Amino acid sequence: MADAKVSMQDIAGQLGVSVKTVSGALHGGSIRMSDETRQKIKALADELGYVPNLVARGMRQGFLPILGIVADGLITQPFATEIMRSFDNAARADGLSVVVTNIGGRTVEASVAELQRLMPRTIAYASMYHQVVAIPESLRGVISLMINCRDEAGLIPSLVPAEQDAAETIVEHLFAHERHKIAFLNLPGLIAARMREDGFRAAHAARGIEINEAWILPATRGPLYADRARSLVHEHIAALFSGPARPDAILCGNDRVAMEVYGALRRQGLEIPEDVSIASFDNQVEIAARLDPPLTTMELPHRAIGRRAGEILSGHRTPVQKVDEIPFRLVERASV
Amino acid sequence: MADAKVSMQDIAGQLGVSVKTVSGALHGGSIRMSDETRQKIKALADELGYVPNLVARGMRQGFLPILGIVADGLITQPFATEIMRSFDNAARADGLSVVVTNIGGRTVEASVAELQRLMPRTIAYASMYHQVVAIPESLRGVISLMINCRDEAGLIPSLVPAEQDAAETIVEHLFAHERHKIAFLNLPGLIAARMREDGFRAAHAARGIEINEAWILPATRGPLYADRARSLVHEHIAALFSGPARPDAILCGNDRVAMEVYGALRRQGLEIPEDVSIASFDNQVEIAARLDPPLTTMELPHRAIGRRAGEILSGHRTPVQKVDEIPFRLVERASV
DNA sequence: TTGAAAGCGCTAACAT
DNA sequence: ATGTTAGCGCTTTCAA
Repeated sequence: MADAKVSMQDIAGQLGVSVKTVSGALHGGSIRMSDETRQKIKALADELGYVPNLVARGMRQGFLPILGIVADGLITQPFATEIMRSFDNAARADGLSVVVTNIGGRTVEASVAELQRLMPRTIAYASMYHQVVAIPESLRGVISLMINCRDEAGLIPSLVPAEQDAAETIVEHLFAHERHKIAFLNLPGLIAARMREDGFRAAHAARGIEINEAWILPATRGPLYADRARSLVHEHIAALFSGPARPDAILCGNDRVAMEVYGALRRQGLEIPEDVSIASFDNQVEIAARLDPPLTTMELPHRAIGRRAGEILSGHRTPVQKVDEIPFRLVERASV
Repeated sequence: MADAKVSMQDIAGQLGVSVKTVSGALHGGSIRMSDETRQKIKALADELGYVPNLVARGMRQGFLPILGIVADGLITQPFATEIMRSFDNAARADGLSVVVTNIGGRTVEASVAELQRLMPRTIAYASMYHQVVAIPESLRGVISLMINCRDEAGLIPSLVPAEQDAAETIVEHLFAHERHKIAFLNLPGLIAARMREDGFRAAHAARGIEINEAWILPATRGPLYADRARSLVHEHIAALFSGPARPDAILCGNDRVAMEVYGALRRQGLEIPEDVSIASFDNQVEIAARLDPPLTTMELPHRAIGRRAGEILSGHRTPVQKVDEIPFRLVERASV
């Protein structure tokens, strides 16, 4: 490999051909020319360690090999990095770089405008948690994919976790373990929470099992689930196990809630899973695998979402539906 | 704001001046010209919503307003995203975009080469945990900063957490709470672990307190701390509290270890902090704040490292030392 | 103080 | 089948 500064001019000069011929030769088979010339050019390009200048090409074509992501990180949901990691992998497989910009305090428009200055091929919107986002009309044609969220107008293709489906699955799993009296410490206010509640109800209905409405409870106070939100876990657990009708399973809104439930149950002198089964959503491995006993949970499909998004934006895959629901995976551990 | 497609040509044309004049006028005060012309040009540029084409400028200047990061994500340490988040903020304040590429299975050289194709202003190496990295000689002049790690040769400016200092601080904190018999469930094999052990010893030496060597123990089996590593917490705790000489405090290698220690102590019927104080490193808020009782821990300076790195690479700050140690912060909760 | 023109490396339309 | 040429939008000499 020689200097990193070899241009088409150099190759053309050494070979006594024109730049255009070099361009054509290196550009796949679409341009017709003699095989001999093509081989000669390719060989020299290889030898010289020619690397096309992406910026020059970008200026000519009007875009750079970049996928732009507008990320909204309102909530610190670090494990959503899985989305970005697998997205990045998929993109790189196509020679595309990923540029992420956090919205921070700005508007979506401002963030997109900033991104556009680098002339990305496409721009997608990614959210750290499943939500519905209002995308200004002016950006309809600009943002081509919603990752882990949906746009309010429902016009942009979206990739979201199959929340309702996941809830049905985990409830059925509990049923299969002879747990029929399930309390649900849901996350308040989130769209995921509403969809999971639907699934929770659907699974019960499908088996003709009655729900104790008083057992569907918010895990924290306030409209949103945030790190600062005050937890209601301890009081709920105390209440749930104070009367004669006690649940035999607790479904938790996420692994962190489950972690608190573990603590609260211990205080009540209850054993997991002998007295009460625990199940949850997320599979935040740090927590779920290290709890005692390890936690059975529905793994959020972050990796699948990221990979899929990468494939779509690279042009390898067309979004099939406006809203594509990606399934969770049941991770069975010892808490059920 | 008009179309996003206003070029200097347009402005020059409408004003009857040359492109060069426009360029000069918009380019700060360095080029001398009549104030009148300058104002006129600036006004029209504003009115037309002129935005310089970064790619064209980049081609001319040889680099784009991009900071490249080669990230090594060997271990899934999601909360290290704090580094990237604050780095990104600092960079954006200067109109710089951040392009991250994960090394993945590739070599550092390959990753850097890929990054260079986008002509970034500078390239830095970032690690998800504090480690020493062997940087090939050919990249000495290319990688200008090591973030959360050091290069083996010690030639590249580095930003790392002040591990030893942190250990001294937390041990002194325990001393201040009349805890003098401290066991240390350290992370095995990491450079951070060695430095913390040094700090642990130094703090004891400074107060003339003797260390029980048998109480410095690895939290997991194997050379590295990884998610899969088998935990030794339960057996260590059982052993520590089986004899007559019992510790009155346990310092944990990180919050996850602490989480397991909580569980193990509960099994022994011990109360935190009445019987044993617990302290740790990380401040992984998800865990530390939600444990019962909430965990006192030394917060890794990820945010500060990211901000500082951003400032350095933006050119606002020169690294003062080859290895810059950024201090932790003591987060006092209820476990001590 | 301003204008004209060259050129960064590449691609695409037009010629040969 | 290959060469010539004209830009993409900007910065930067060199002239005027």
